[in-house]
Amino acid sequence: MKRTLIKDALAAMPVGTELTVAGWVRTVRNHKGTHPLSFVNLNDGSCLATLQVVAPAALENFVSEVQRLSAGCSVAATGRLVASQGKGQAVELLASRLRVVGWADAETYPVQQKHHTFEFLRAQAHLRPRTNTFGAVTRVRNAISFAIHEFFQQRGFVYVNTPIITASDCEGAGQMFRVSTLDPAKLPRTPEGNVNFAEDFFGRQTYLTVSGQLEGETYACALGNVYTFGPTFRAENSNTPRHLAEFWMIEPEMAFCDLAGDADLAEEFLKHIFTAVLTRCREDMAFFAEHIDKTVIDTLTHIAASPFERLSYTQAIDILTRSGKSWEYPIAWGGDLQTEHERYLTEEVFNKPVILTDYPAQIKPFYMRSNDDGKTVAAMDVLVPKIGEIIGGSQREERLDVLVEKMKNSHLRPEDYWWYLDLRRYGTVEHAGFGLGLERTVQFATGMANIRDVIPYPRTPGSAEF
RNA sequence: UCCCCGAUAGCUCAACGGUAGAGCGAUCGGCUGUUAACCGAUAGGUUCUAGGUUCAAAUCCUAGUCGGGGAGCCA
Repeated sequence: MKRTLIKDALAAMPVGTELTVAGWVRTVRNHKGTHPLSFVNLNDGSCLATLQVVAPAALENFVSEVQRLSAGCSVAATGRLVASQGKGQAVELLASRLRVVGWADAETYPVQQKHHTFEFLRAQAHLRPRTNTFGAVTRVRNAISFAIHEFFQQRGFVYVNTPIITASDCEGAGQMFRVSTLDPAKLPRTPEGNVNFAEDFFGRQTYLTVSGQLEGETYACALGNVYTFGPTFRAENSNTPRHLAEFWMIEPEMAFCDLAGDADLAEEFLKHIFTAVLTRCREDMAFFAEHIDKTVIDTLTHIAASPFERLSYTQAIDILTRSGKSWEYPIAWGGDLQTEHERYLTEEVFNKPVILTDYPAQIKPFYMRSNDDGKTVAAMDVLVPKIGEIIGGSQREERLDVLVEKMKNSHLRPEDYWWYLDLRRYGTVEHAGFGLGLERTVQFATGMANIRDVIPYPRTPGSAEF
């Protein structure tokens, strides 16, 4: 079957064109009686809009099939594009043939011709892409993914696939999922009674990666500028609208680059993504602005046009201290900024993305480069309104002796990271990078309130259906 | 993991100690072009689970399960 995408039919085809479209029925309006006629709105996922198929009584299967159609049925319709007699659409398809490809029992099909809550649709995750919202989210997510590759490829960055299974049990970020083929009912034991992981698949303990950064650094220190784009796993028991146990992360890493260059790239990067969404997903973005969050288009436009605010952690503490606001968590130099502090800065003080830099060393991981003041490290967080931290990055510690010292202070064994330290032994260079959460970016771009609704099959504590 | 809130028809909700209701959806019928169509009728519920209080529990109490929001952790 040669089919025309509904997107193309609506955008480019002149009235009179003969074509075939195929998709899933969204709504049906039947007229029975003496002058029967059916209106079938079809969606094929190529765009948000549906194509109205007008089915005249002359169709040979009109009574036997067409008038029995309901939401969810798949059909292929052949006919001529005509100017619509009704309001609500410029053109419609006057069907000369309407083939029912697959029925959907109206009594049991879960996606009704009505509004559903996102909570309900999460339990129908296999069918929710057939709704307006999830179709739009999926197309925007796709556009963002493409824009990410485009941004890096245009700048000569090399796409690197870092391992998903890792043996480093402490990459400095969160709890990890164990990967094992051992039979939990018959665990092999060492003479001391511990589990003998030497008998496991890899001959040692292994986990799902929480970050490709360390491996990314090794390729940056050879290829120059690289980026990763892959799944990431965190076994934290986080139950919030901003956390997933499995999510996608983008991690660029640049050799011969300091923290300022890192921040420059992060800002350019986000602007590229949001500009791409605004120009390439107009229909879907208009939908989000109308039904999900009235401010999304204005917000993205504003971000794409204005420079990000940059200030140090120390300056931020100063602003927060002098704000005169009463905080649930007290402000003190050396402590982590709380959600309320970050939101105040990005939403109320500056009302745009804020890049915070140079955090106290004690609240940041070992690999971040120590500043000359002896108290802070070359870290940066990019904060955006509503979501909070969307990017976290740093300049990496490239001095061997300093790095070894920092590892020891973090109770890490340098010999476990021999290959990471080799980068500093042989031709070390200053380098920097950051991590961007794909789902948080999609959330921010669409205005969707819950991260579980911007990934096809969310994995969260206690939930891995589908 | 902590703190709140919730669970009643397929869906969204009402009933707040006295025999369980609406809208939408579904089914059947009607309607000369509709727009989540409209009009009429019909069907549909061990009120999340297990205990308890009471003459009487959807309603009050206890525990659990699941869901949502906030916090922490972070992307």
